[in-house]
Formats: sequence, structure tokens, C-alpha cells
Amino acid sequence: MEKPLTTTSHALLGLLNVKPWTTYELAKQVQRSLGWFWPRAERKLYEEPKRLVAAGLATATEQHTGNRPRTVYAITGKGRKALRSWLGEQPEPPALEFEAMIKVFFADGGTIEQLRDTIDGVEATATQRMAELRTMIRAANDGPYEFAKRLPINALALRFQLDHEALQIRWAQWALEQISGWHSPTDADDWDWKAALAG
Amino acid sequence: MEKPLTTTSHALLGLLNVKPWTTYELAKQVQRSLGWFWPRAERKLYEEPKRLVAAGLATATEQHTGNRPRTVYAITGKGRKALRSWLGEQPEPPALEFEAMIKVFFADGGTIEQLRDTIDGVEATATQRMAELRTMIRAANDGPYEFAKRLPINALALRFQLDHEALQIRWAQWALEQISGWHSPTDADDWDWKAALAG
DNA sequence: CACTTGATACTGCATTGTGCAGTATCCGTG
DNA sequence: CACGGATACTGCACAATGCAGTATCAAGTG
Repeated sequence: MEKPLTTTSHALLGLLNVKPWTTYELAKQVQRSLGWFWPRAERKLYEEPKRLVAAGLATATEQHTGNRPRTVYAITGKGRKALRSWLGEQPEPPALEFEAMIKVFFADGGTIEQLRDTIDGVEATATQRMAELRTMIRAANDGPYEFAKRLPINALALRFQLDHEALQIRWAQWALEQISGWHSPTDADDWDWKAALAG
Repeated sequence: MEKPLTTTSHALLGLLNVKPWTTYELAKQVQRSLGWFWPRAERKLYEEPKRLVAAGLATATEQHTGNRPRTVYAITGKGRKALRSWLGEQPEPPALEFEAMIKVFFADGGTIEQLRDTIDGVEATATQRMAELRTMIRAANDGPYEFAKRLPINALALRFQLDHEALQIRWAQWALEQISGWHSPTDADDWDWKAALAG
């Protein structure tokens, strides 16, 4: 009995469609690229390819570096077909886990300083992630990229990530400005929340 | 031995800090509000409050509607203190799960039509979610909202959600325009991906 | 040449979280 | 009074995380 493949399975299949990888490379690559919109723990990435092999969608080749073994995974014809078919299915709507926003939403349980710190943190984190993206883009701009064919679709996804981080930065700056006149998280004086939600 | 509380525990504590809820109400409320930035399955929300009670952060009161039992949870003083303390801790960076973006990123495994459909779907989903948010805002604008004190912080979070959906719509429209001249996901002709990532 | 450090290459285990099915009861409407 | 929809849960299989633990290998340092 083969268990139905998950989104994570298909995501890895997509990576294998680019080229063969060792599990370790796969894990690093997911951190670098895929992880921006499909974050998964390293642990998972050591398990998941085995299912692809079990389903005949990939092959595993045992190799050695001296005494240390390693497994190289490659996509099969059946795998390419499964990927093509999956690309035509309706995706799940996006899911955002944003702990800092919980802290904003429940800021009435704490102080205005805590609220300010939380929003500051949002800006700092987004700024840092934006810088990481910029570094990746610079690398692609400079060196001759290994997979030139993938550059256009790569750019589509990167454009979204960039804007996503920029949105957080803009929101945080706006929010800090808004709360600057508040006395507490629940006492916004005569702040016009209706105006804040217009447009 | 009390197990350490999770982010989900604290999120529920935040809700209980607003008012007491039955588990069912809690589950519905999470779908309506908290779920936008901390989505959790209904199943979880029936389990989690028990831990709050075990830790002394909430109380559970058994009630009855005729023969049907129900549990009402309320926050305790210790719970309020735990919430206040948690609000001062560094939150995890945001995590986005965006299946459609995987399909964009690996579009070279399929056809340009699939890519177009995927991007269309992003726009449709975001448009629908935006409409849901607008409905909520209208409701708050009209009726006298039960928790007027929470309106300002509520508006901060809502503003982000609104912009988050708007970003997806704008990105999808932009992406559709970009790919309109492409022959395949890997043949973007002379499309200038560097320009797409500038700014 | 021995030694350290960081990258490579995994596995085990406890726990969180999901999704679906299943089991009731209650209430309003026709 | 039958029926559908809202209320109020539980069980179970499975997905996924996070952390600790176990090695080997390659490069640089003294």
C-alpha cells in the first residue's frame, strides 16, 4: 500500500527535476530556496525522498566518500509525469504563521512598550530576510547561473518574496507611527481606526 | 511535570483574556480572527485549553444545555501574568506556506497553461479572502462592537492582513502580465528578469 | 604530524499538529 | 414531528518538528 504523496513529496520531486541531489544537498537547498515558501525541517528531508523511491518516482544510488556513505536521488520518468500532473492540481490556499502578529492582536494583555518592541522586531526580522534575498539575487546577477532556464520562473517567485518582506517593513513603520500617540494598547485616544482600514 | 506551553497555548490565553469562551466558541473565533495569522485545526483547540487548566492558567467550568455538556474556560490571575510575560518574549520569525508558489517555482516541469492557471488561482483566492476581511470590517464599522477597547490593536492586525492579500493580488496580476509573452515556463524569450528584481 | 573545526550524512524519540470519521444532543422551521 | 444545521466533543492514523546523538571527512593551524 503506497501512502498518498504530500505537498512536501511533490516539492522535493520538483527539486529532483532540476538535477540529482544528495540528501544533504537537498536539505541545504530547501533552506536556501524552497524554504521561503515551503519551510520544512532538515529531519523531514531525510525521510521524504525514501517515499519517492518507494513510489517509483525517484531512484536512490548509494555512493561513498571514503568510508562515509551517501545517497544520491534522481527523478524517474514516472516522477516527471507525477510532477507534471501535480502542477495542474488546485493548490491549498497560503497559510501564514506570524507569532509577532498574535502579540500585536493581544497586546491589551501587556504594555505599550511590549507592543512597540514586538513591532520593532517585525521590522528587524524582515529587513534581515530582505538582505538575504538581495544577496542571492546579486549572486545570480554576477556569476553565470548553473540553471539559466530556470531564471525567469525563479525571478517570479523572488519578486513575491521581496515584496512580502517589504510589506512587513512598511507595515511595521506605519504601525510604529500609529501607536506613537497611544497611551496604552487599549487607549488610542482619538486615533481613527476606521481611517486606518480604508483603502 | 508540566510540559512547556506552546505558542498555541499562549494564543488561546490571549483569547481567554478577552472573555470566557466555550471550546466551540473558541474554535469558531480562531477561524474568524486568530486564524488569519495563527491557523490551527479545530481538533487542536479542543485539546489545548486542558493544558492551560493543568498549568493553573485557566479554569474549566462544566455546564449543560439540557442534556448536552459543555466546558467554559476562563483565564486566571496566573494566566494573565503568564500572558503578560509571554508578550515580552522574542517571537519566532513568520513562516509562510504557499503551495501555489512551489508550483510557480517548479513550473519548468509543466506547461505554460498550468503556470497561468496557478497564478490565476492565487489572484482568485486572495480576492476572496480580501472580501471576507472587508465583511468583517463592515460589521465592526456598523454595529457597536462588543470590545471597543480592542478596536485599535485589532485595526493594526487587520491592516496587515488586508495588505497581505492585496500584495498577492498585485503580484498575480503582474506575473500574468510578465508571462504573457513567454512561450514556455523556461523560454521567456528576451524577458528581462534582472529588471523584474530591481527596486 | 597531531589536533581542531566545520561540513557531510544520517537515525531515534518525544511531542505538536492535521484531517477525517464518528457520536451525540439541541433548536428552529415547515 | 421530522429534518437540517449548530453545538460539543473523542479516536486514530499520519505529518512534521526539534533536539540529541553518532559518525566520517577535508582543510587549516601550530
